[in-house]
Amino acid sequence: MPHTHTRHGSSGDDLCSTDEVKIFKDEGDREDDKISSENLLVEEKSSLIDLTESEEKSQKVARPDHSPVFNKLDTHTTSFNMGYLVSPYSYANGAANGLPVTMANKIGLPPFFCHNADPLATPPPAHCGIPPYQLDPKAIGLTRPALYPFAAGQYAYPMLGSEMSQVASWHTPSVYSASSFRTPYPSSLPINTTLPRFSPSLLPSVHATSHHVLNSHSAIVASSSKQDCGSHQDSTTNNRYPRNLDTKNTSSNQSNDSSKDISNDKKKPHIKKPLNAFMLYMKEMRAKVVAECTLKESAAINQILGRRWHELSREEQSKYYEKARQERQLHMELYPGWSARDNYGYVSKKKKRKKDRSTTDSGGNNMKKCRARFGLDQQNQWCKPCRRKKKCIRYMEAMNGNGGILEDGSGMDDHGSDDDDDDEDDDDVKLNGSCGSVDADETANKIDDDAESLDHGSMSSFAQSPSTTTTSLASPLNMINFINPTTPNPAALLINCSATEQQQQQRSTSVSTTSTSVSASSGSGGTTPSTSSTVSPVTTGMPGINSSIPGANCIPGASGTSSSQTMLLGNRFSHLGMGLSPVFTTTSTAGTGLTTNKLEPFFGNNISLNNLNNSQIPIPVMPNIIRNPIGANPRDINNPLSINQLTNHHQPSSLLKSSFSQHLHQQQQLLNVTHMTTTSAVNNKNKVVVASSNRNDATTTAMMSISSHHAEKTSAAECHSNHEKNTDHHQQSNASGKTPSSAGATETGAISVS
DNA sequence: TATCCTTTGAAGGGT
DNA sequence: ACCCTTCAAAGGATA
Repeated sequence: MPHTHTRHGSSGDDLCSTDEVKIFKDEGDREDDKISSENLLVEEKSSLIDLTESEEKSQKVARPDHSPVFNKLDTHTTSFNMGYLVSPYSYANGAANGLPVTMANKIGLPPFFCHNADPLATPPPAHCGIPPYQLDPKAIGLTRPALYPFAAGQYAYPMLGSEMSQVASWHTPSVYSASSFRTPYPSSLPINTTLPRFSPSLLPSVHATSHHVLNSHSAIVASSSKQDCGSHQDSTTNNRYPRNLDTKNTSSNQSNDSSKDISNDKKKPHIKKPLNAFMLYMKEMRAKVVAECTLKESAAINQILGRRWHELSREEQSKYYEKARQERQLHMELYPGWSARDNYGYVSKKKKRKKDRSTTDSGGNNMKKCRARFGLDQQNQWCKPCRRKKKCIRYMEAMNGNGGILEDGSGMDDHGSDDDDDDEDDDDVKLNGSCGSVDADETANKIDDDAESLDHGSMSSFAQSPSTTTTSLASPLNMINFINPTTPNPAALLINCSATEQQQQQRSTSVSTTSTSVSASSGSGGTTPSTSSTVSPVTTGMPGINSSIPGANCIPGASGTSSSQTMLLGNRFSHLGMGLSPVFTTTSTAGTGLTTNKLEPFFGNNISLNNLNNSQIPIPVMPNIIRNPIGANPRDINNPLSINQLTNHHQPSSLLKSSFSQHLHQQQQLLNVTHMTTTSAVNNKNKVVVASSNRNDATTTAMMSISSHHAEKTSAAECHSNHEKNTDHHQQSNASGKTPSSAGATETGAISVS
């Protein structure tokens, strides 16, 4: 029960620090209509606040300009003795007026900052802003109810249903309102689940001191919430306090607790980023999706949500954008000095990544091609191949030396393309190395020059590159961009590549024409699962296109694949269901040399069979269609565990099955042709490796859910089927209409695939 | 226990 | 201006 008035006062003091003042000034600058209107109310109460303020001044000289709150706090000393144990809300109430005048006036606090004790009149305070308590969102859910037992009872908010919350939030300009964070989920749902960022218990604390509110601000989290949860102070002691610590506020704790100061130093306050529109949407809709689907895996849910997000009307989205805007504004007001950059590296993994990256960088210039290393003005320093615009030997060596992502010698890119060999290229190289070795450089280049077969190899090695950056490419949209030739994206290279490949394929219907891509197949075959597992099919550009993507094998648990690989693949493939092209996968079994091809068609709005079929690509006789054993492929209509059964989605099974299987067949044909090279390797082995992991099943289920819809839609549109469309069909039109560019991308993608 | 996965959007830094 | 990276939420899966 460490919290004494003094501490509160100090905190509050901090709260009302000049920083806050600055905030308000800023606020005034970017004043909101809403806020301005509310200022009137605030002003009405300013007199009271002023009074308290003066009182406080008399008591605490150290606090020049604020915090009547503290004074109030003092008045509630008794309750405070119990500290937050009993209820912070008593404190909150006492502090109702606590908001510093300056703050109140400038921030344009809503009416609920008044002393009004009316529960309904006391809106969620989160934005009443103040220095951050470091709250662990997860911890909050667990501890707060206990800590503030009567909060809910005292204030109706927590008890309010969604409607009521909305009503009550009428005066709440902030997105941190209860309505924003609590009501999104069905009222029946546990509040905790809905309030990671905004504790229900905090809502009642409308009257809480500003710092209280702030502390309770969901954006504030212990510096290392996950790690430190257990180490946090006793929950009864309002653990938020110690963590509150904006560096600016450190002085506030000076009072007695050097140890705490130390801990504060250690635990830097972590102010979370404000949620963006999509995040808000996700928060709100997640529960619904979870309820609708059997899925619980967030990754899968998020995929669905992402899709739904795009299917939302503009108006619907604008609602969330507005919320997000408000949240950002509020966040800005609360933490003027905060920068998203501050959170960089907050997560240890991030640090790890940075470390890895720095390590890679340390390899530094060596990782660059001569052109990048020495520049155009020092071409004499370039290695011979570079001078000839061929693959950089040095780069390759560096790559190999790094343990590289190009161990198979596929790291060299330079498809002999017209693309300049610049830094960008270097990145491309990582992603898109050709399959050639240094020695084979010339040969490879001949091929390149000759057939412009930007190589299957490059595709394959691209896929094999574990260093591939997955972040921005993970999104289906990114994928769209990725495959969109008009998009200035490294992916364009792949597109060209695949397009060229396609042309080549077309020029020669013979499977043997793909001989130029032997390296690709060899690469895939020679790549260990572990290597490929680190590669996202998405990152590889068009996962579905690249038959030689070892990691693209979405057969979960395929023999020779590690569990991690399975996981990765499963997850990664799951996003193929978001509108990516079918995936033709190749599995290489380490040690056995066994390679298995497998078709993994995923259909989406953007890249659909429709487009694929529209691509005027001759559909030769399908060579070998390796079929999954029943049960292995959820999409297999013969699979008792098909998506139709694994999900709650209502599938027009007849339509879906017929059209889907039809498309599947066609797709298989296309893909088999396209990836004949890889296939050939598979055929040689003539084996099928299939397995499944629970995880992948789950993910796959999600994919299936999505894919099935897409397939269904696609087939319906394409065949002009008279079948009654699923109620979800309208979404497709919306989505497609909203992403006009995707159409092109889709086509491109389709072309790439074929 | 920590990290991954997955989504979109915002923000900041670098080029 | 554009690109890239990171982080925000979520929770099961995985190492």
